[in-house]
Amino acid sequence: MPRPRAFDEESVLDNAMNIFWRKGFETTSVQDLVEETGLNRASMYSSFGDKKALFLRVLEHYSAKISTKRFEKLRETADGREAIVATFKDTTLQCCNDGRFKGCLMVNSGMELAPHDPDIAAISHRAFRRVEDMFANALRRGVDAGTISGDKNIRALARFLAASFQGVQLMARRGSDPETLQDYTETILAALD
Amino acid sequence: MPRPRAFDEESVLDNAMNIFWRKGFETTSVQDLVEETGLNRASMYSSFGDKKALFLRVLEHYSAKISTKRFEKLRETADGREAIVATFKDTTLQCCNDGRFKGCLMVNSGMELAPHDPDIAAISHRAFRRVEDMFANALRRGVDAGTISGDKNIRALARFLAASFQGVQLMARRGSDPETLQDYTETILAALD
DNA sequence: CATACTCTGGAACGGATGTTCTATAATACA
DNA sequence: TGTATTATAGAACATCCGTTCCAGAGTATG
Repeated sequence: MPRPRAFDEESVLDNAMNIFWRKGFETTSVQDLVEETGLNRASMYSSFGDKKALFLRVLEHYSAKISTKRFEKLRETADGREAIVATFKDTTLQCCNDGRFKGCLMVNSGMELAPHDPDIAAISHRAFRRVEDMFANALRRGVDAGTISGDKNIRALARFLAASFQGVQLMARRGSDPETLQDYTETILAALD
Repeated sequence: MPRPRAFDEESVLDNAMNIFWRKGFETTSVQDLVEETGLNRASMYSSFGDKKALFLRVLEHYSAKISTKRFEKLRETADGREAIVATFKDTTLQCCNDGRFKGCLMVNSGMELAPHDPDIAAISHRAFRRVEDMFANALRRGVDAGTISGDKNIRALARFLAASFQGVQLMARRGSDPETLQDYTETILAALD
């Protein structure tokens, strides 16, 4: 019976994600969202709730679409060491070529909101933990394959890699020059030796 | 002739710094600043210009007061290796005990504003470079003292340390748990071996 | 074709934003 | 002591914020 929606939820989330990613939560106005998504104010509120609810949906969307893809090789490359190296190199290269200083939406949001917003703090914490676990798995695969020394503290090294991965994206958002980023990444990866 | 000021500029900057540090630039309102500093609106505008001008003064103040102190040991401890280790351990401990997730004002501001504000991007970039240079100096002292191996790439290692130092403060602001932070710091410092 | 229902466009809401203005208070020098 | 000069207090400004409301558009079913 009802009038069908004139918008595609996926593409609305894509567009909303891009503004939030570029500008951050507070600086992005509902007006910005309306203009960028093409969606009407009323439709936005009836379909997604308020601004924060939309933002939470965007974070899920980011995890599912961007983050999942960014860690694809980390999860799937058979040799753990190769998986880790490729993940860092790909992201570093991507950050350099981006040129728009977006960094990582999850990192940005954690920095901006976690101190004041327990919901975001929890999401951000879980996201970090997921990444940490992915690195830990890759490290174990590396140890099994013999490309990573067996006497490493896997958990500590995984935490280091996860934190350093965030560090790379912090540097990218701040607009770091490529040489600095490359020096940084190479030294991070030296921890695998 | 004129009526003397009823406020102390130093303490106004201290208070303003603390709000900006906690809340970030955009989220801090002029009302917040008026309440926290005790300074009148008109006095604020006549003495410091607008909100952004005050923020720039606060960043200088932060560099001179907080940042300088934070890197005191890094600059002054004779043995470079000891200087670096102490700097990381002190800051990590301080971050854990803070409990208010403030992180580093310079890092926070760079993340929030650098992509959209060239002034902040430049300030943030210079600040990073200064830290990088301090680490490089410490590394050279360590090499001279024989506590750091001579075949290291000093510049790359300094960049790694400076970036990782930011990483620690990123983690702190996000509210990372102490064990993760400690694992992270210890693995960073292993790069000195 | 009529009805029921949801979506859409845009105006409207109260409140908060950064900034400026005006009137008054307070001092140092003539 | 009177005057010049600046600081202060607080009202006032236009603008933007997130959110809500209402009138009308559009379609699947009866």
